[in-house]
Amino acid sequence: MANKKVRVRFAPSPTGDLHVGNIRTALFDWAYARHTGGTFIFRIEDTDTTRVTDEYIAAAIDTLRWLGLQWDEGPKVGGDYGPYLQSQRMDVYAHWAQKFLDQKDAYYCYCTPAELEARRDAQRAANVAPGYDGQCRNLTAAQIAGYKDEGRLPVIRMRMPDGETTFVDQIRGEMSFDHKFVPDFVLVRGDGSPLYTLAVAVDDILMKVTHILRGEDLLSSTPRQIRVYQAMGVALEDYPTFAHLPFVMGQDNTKLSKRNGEVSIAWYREAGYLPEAICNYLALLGWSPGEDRENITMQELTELFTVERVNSSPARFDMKKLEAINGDKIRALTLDDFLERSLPFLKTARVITGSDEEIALVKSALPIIQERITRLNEIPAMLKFLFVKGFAVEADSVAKVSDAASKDVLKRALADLTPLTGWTHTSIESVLRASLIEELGLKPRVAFGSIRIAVTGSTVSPPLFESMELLGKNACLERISAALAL
RNA sequence: GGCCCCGUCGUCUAGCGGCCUAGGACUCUGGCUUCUCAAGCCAGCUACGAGGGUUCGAAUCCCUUCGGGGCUACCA
Repeated sequence: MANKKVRVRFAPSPTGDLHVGNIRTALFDWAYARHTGGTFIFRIEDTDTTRVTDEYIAAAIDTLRWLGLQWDEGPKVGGDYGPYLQSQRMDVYAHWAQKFLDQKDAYYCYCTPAELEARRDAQRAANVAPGYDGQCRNLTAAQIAGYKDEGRLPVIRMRMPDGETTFVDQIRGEMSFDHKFVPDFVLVRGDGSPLYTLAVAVDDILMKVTHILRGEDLLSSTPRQIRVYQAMGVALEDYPTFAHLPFVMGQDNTKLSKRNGEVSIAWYREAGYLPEAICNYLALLGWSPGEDRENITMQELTELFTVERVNSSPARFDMKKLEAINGDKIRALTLDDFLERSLPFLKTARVITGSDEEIALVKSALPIIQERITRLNEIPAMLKFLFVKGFAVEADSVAKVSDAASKDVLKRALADLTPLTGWTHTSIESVLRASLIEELGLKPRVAFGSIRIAVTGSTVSPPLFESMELLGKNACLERISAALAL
């Protein structure tokens, strides 16, 4: 395995939107492939047709693309080892299942789910490790004929020989499982469809996967995959290398799930998180670049990522830290990039329709809000005052501009601003400072606070003078006059 | 229940026998700055789960214990 080109795969079962845990795995798979100059394979594990849907598959493809985790082989891009949807590889699995049957590595099992359940209950009651008891391992022709007459549909079950399976996990070291606790497992359902246990192992071998980085929930199923490799006649040196990644857990220490915080990546996308921020944060969950580094680019991630630096202990997902990183990434954006990413949010919120004039104004306004937001979806609320048609002061703030002191400020501002010719934030500021602060002796926060509410409609806004410049003289004076009438 | 994995500040982590009176980041608290809000800067709080060993010396190695998690499907 040492000299082979690295081939890693991300193989989700799209039974829902890809979530945080899935993506962390995909990210590590991708980073490892890129780091080693290997191939990143994307495979869809849709053998459970009752749970996987086309919509989820399409969403998974979309999500991976959005995150920038481009795959070298897989859906949409093809490759030499396809198809990459397991539902299109049924003949492959049927072929191997039959071969295992012929080799006596596997056998037909006629036990019904109800019977198995009953026996497992009995095992549990007797304090014996529950698992298949091998009842159908050596059926006689007469017994088989009897079952067939009953119309029972057999599953194909893999025979686990006595002994143990040992393998080296790249993250956890040497792992050993006694087969006493790895019962014979089902490869093919009664209806003839393959299970994950068969498909995953067959595909990893056929697709020449060299490294399997996946969640630790699959750790204890590894002996079963290795059993399939053996039955396929794969040489020991051709087995993939395993690395079981630690879990990403929710706040309350349980595995991250729908009921436990936001897990769907689609949600983060709509909330205005940058893909590179999500990747950066997720990379820090179970891995560390060391040297007290945290804020890294995708490029740096591929350069620095090694499995040796992956942790073995689970990590809690922390939204606060994701937000902090997201804010950092937003502040690091170039103006053009920031603009491009902002537009969809402004359009969705109906703040702008997308005209050239609007876009130009947005572009000139973005610099003053860039360091004030932590998510892109905060942009519409911050820039709304520049575009809104029927402007009105927020209900909560009306009282704060309608008192006598505020009226005085507004009157004075209106009078001094009206003759102003060069409408720039510096000229506006010097006029206002001269009249309100120096002449009237008002506190800046008091004086400017009133104008802020009158002009932007809120007590919180981007810097006032820049905002006024962007809004334009006419609109500013109109709004100040309107506030005077409140 | 059985098998397996994991255990450093609230959280993510650095640490791989002496550099650790344990470092960084997020959060939180206080301060500076200040036209609001942010951003930025400074300061502070807080951790090696417990108990035994091994060693001149342990967060680092071993054992036990406790705690958390996973698996135990004709899910993946």
